[in-house]
Amino acid sequence: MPRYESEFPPFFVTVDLVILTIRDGELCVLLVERGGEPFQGRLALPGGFVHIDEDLRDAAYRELKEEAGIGKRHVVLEQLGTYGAPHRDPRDRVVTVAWLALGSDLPEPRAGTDAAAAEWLPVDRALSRRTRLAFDHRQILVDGVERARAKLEYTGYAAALIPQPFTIGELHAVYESVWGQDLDRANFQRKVVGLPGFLKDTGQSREGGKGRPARLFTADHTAALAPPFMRS
Amino acid sequence: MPRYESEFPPFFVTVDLVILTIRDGELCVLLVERGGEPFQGRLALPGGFVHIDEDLRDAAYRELKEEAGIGKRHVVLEQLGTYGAPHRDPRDRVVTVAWLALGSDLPEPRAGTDAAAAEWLPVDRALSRRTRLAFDHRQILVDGVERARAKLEYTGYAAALIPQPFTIGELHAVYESVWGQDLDRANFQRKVVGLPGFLKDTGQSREGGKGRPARLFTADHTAALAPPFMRS
DNA sequence: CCAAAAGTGTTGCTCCTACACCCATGC
DNA sequence: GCATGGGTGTAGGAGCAACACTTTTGG
Repeated sequence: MPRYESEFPPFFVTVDLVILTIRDGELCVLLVERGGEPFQGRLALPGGFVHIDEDLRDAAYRELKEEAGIGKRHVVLEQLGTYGAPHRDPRDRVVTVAWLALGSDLPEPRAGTDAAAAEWLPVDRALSRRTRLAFDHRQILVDGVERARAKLEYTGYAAALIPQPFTIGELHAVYESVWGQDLDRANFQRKVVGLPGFLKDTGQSREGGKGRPARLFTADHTAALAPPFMRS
Repeated sequence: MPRYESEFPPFFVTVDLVILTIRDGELCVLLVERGGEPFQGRLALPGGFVHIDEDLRDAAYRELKEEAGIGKRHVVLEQLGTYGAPHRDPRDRVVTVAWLALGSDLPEPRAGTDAAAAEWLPVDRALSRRTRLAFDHRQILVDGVERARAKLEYTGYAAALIPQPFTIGELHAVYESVWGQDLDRANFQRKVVGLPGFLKDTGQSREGGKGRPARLFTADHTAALAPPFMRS
């Protein structure tokens, strides 16, 4: 029998996911339309209740699979923060642990999900005035995007946003999409290949495109980038 | 009546605090001795249950006051992460939101606290093999210290660890204590005064010590440091 | 005077920026 | 050949590490 129950209040604990990927050169987030109250009909981050014997990270992976059809091998997952304002859910006391997931080549939302209506939305649009998200999900999304932007500076996270192997040009496009800013192509090339422990040359090339074939690399997205890339 | 109760399990939610300060030139953390089960007699991070109508940050501030006698104006508080492995508390399902607090001139633990035995322990000692902390608090402490170290690189957090106003020498000592590494005094001086928007010269000097009097500065600990300080 | 701590100068090197330029492919 | 994207060269400058030096106080 729980020892604390008489004395302390029970909470509901959920996980919510900020799932980011690049589609058509734009940074996009997966949103689902809520089928029930509260906030019925509004767009929300995918997520759900944590099970009683489940680790928080496992709950995030489970929701990733259930709501988005994405397996754990296709994303990098990191804890973003926990949101627990007393009335963030108008009906109960719900504390949510938000997670940031970065992936590439993620499936069109549909296969075997609860959420009937799920869609990839460019983050600019998801954060525009006209889009009203459920709960405090706008804030969570803002925090997630900012975290992703910051992490590109000093980790190899960008590599999680494109299928491997990739060309330097593709990696360059990821940085420009996420940061929304132009970066000198030539200097980018030198800098990124010179970073110790980040890229691994496969020896292959991408044939068949326009122009000179590009070398293909794989990358370790857990690598620390030193010195960091700067946005400015 | 809660809508979700029949369907989803209740959790207990706590906050735990990694409170860091500099004492005698060493980075120290506040630990309390547990008075009851579980883990009776072991050292633990201060913390406690979140109230039913309380924001998570407010709960952290309340525990800071109750367990350590520290008011919110004396620290900088930021969310560190949430820990919720199923059996981290052997008796109930408890999810804890950990917070990192940095302060200066913090009181000796005693005044009006529940925790009879609280003490400042150098971080090195708190993380040594011989010290066994309750729950998963060792991991939380490790994460907190690493976060603090990282944040000194690109924010003005160091200023939160010394009383204001302070001299460059004192700030220098903070960096060396937290990073456990020597930094060239002369280069430190130039770099830190040159960072835009970080230090503000008060026009005063610290008299009465040995050697030439040092200028006194105040700082904005929320400042972003660009370019960042590097540890290497 | 000397010791001690604050603060400045200087030098050589590294890295970055802003280009210009060459390379390898498809058509 | 030309267009297109990949990749390298280079000159100038900004910033940094290392260390010598000067300044201002107390005794």
